[in-house]
Formats: sequence, C-alpha cells, structure tokens
Amino acid sequence: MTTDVKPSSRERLLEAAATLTYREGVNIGIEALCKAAGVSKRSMYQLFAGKDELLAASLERRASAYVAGLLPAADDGRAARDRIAHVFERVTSQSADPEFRGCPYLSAEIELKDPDHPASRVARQVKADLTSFFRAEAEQGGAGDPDFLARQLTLVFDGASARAGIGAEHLDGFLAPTVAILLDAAGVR
Amino acid sequence: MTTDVKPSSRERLLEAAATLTYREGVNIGIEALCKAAGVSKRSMYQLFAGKDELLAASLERRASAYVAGLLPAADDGRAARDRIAHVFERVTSQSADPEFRGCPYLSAEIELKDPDHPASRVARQVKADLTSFFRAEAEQGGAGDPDFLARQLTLVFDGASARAGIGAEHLDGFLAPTVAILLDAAGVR
DNA sequence: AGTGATGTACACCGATCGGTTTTCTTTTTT
DNA sequence: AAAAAAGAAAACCGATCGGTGTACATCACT
Repeated sequence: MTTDVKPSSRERLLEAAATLTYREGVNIGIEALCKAAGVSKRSMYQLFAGKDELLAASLERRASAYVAGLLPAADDGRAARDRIAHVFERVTSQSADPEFRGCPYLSAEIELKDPDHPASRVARQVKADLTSFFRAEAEQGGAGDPDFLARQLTLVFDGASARAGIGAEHLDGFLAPTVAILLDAAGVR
Repeated sequence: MTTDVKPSSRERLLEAAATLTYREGVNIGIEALCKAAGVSKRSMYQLFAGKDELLAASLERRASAYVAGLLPAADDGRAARDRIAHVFERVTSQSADPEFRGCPYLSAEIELKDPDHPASRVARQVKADLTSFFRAEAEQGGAGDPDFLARQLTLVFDGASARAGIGAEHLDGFLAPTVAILLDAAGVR
C-alpha cells in the first residue's frame, strides 16, 4: 500500500483552509479550520507560524492544481487560439457548479485588501502566471500586441469569474463569443 | 443659513460606514464605525436595526452618487457610443486615485458571500442599474444584440475595477480601446 | 423651572478572535 | 515492555465581536 488512508495533518489543514476560506471568506476562524481538519490548534501552530501563513500556504498548495485545471496540456498540438479558448471553457464549466464562488485568488486579494499579506503575494503570482500564459499564446498565435491581448484576457477572466461567482452572470454561451471578439481584434487566428 | 454645519448622526454613520467598509472591508467593527462617526453605539442601534442594515443603508445612500459619478448626464446630446465610453473614462480616472479599491458594490458582494444579505441586495441592484444603462444605450446605438453587449460591458467594468482595485492593472490607455473593440464588434457606431 | 426626548459615555453581556499553555492519550521507537 | 516523541483536548490569555443596559448630560418645548 503506497497510498496513505489518511493524509497528514499538514495536508488536511491546507485542504480545510482552502475549502473553508473559499466558501466562507478569509475571515473564517482558526478554530473552525482546525476542527474541520481534525487537527488541534496546538499542532497547527507547530506546523504554521500563524493564520496568515496557513492561508498563504493553502493558496499556494492549490495554485498548481488550479492552474493545471485551467490551462491546456503543455503541448497538445492545438493552435494558440484554441489553447486560449480552453481556459475560458474551463472557467465556464467550473461556474456551472453551484459551489463556484469565483476565482479564489481574486477573492482573496479583494478580501484581504493588503498587498503585503503573504496570501496576497501568492494570489498575485498565480494571476501573473495566468497572464504570462496568455501572453505566450498570444505571441504564438500572431497577435499584433500580445501583451495588450494578454491583459485583456486576464481582465475578462477576472470579470467573468467574479460575476459568475456572485451569481450575477451565467457564462455558458456568453464568455466564449466575447473572448472570440478580442482574439479576432488582436489578429489571432 | 440653510446648510447645517454638522450632518445628522444618521448621515455621519452612513458616511463613516461607506468610507471604512470600502477601505477596510465589511468586517470592520461596529465600534470603529461609531467612533469614526462620532456617534455612540446606543444611538446607532436606535437609528439602525443592526450592522447589516447599517451596511445596506450606507451602500444604498452612496448608490445614487456612485451611479451619478459614473453615468453621463441624462440627455447630453452625445451619441450612445460616447455615452458608454464615458462610464469607462470615469472608472479609469477614479482608478488613478491611490485610495481606489475597485467598485464597492462588487467588493461587498464578494466579501459578504451571502446573496440574501441586505447589503448584497443593494449591491446587486446597483449593478443591475448599470447593466440597464448599458443596454439602453446599446439599443440606442444600434447594437446587433443590445443585451449581449450590455452584459459584456458590465463584465469588463467589473473586471477592470477589480483588477485596478487590487493594483494588478492600470486602466489608462488600456480600458478605452478594449471597450472600443466590443462596441465595434456589436455594431455600435 | 419642569418635563420628556435625544444622545453620549461606559460598563457589561456571551461569543469569538488569534494564539498559548497544560494535561492527557496515542503512537512510535528502542 | 519501557521510554520518548507526537498529537488531541481543553482550559486559558487578552482583545474584540455584535449588541444591551444604565447613568448622566443636553436639548426643545411648555
């Protein structure tokens, strides 16, 4: 048996923090996090320096899975335009889940309101990575101004997840054609 | 003298609530709000049923001023396209203020995470009003699908204010051309 | 001057916050 | 089996949360 039946305390804490802060917001209490993780507060404070660091670590841990769930495979042979569209198809399908509350990294930055908070730094980096992906694909796709297009796509990504996350917009059949307009205008074929 | 030297307790509370929740988030304490307003807690609880209602009332009070600061004059004789662009010029110039933290109504909805919260209802209505404005102008401007365009513009509005609000994007020279692309694609001349 | 309303100041309520300490039990190591 | 390390449970810390109760000052209206 190579798979543990029960993840480590550290992993359970990170998982609980990711789940609960996403659902309830970053103001969720330490007590609730530890209870959900089945870990004592004492142990939590031996594993993490404090709430801020736990929060940052939980966002960071999720980052690779989050980005992986959004981005297409590194080289799937598809055209840049399709690879960009893939990201927006993913967020569209994610938004169909009633538990969807928008991009956790955007929410964290908005809720924290402190760019120096460790979790804000992690969130910023995740967004920067997404923009970098867009920029690379835009370049690959022959966009007239790849940087400009990448920023537009990130803006649309955040706007779409924010609005879908608060239940104000329904992305299916809406987001893809909107993105297509920007890709067309940028000369990505 | 028709102007009071000192606004009423109610007005000072609404003002303080608007300012502090925008700067610090909706989790700001009642104590801090009352202290900033120079009003006792006792008086606050005679004027408002509780924190939720104070918060909702403060968002509502700001709503007309917020929308008025964004929208062009009711009939300024300009073309629909210019009237739509006006809104994005306004948010662009607002975002230059270092105190800018994005649209307070979007932030409130994201932070509260409860669509039934009185303040969420107010915020939702403000956004619906903005979308209505876009839709009316889109129709006036001859958009092929006015509703579709209005939703796109609201999405861009929220994405732009969110990203500018967390300091991730700088709207000047970026937002206007992005909106222009959508207007062009929708056939608004 | 007397009276009631309004409002401030402040102690107080139970609950919870982030964080620490102590005690006891479980697990691991030897 | 004995010893040692780890962790869970829970009390506890001071501070703050939303909200109340009480006492005292200020005001307008007769």
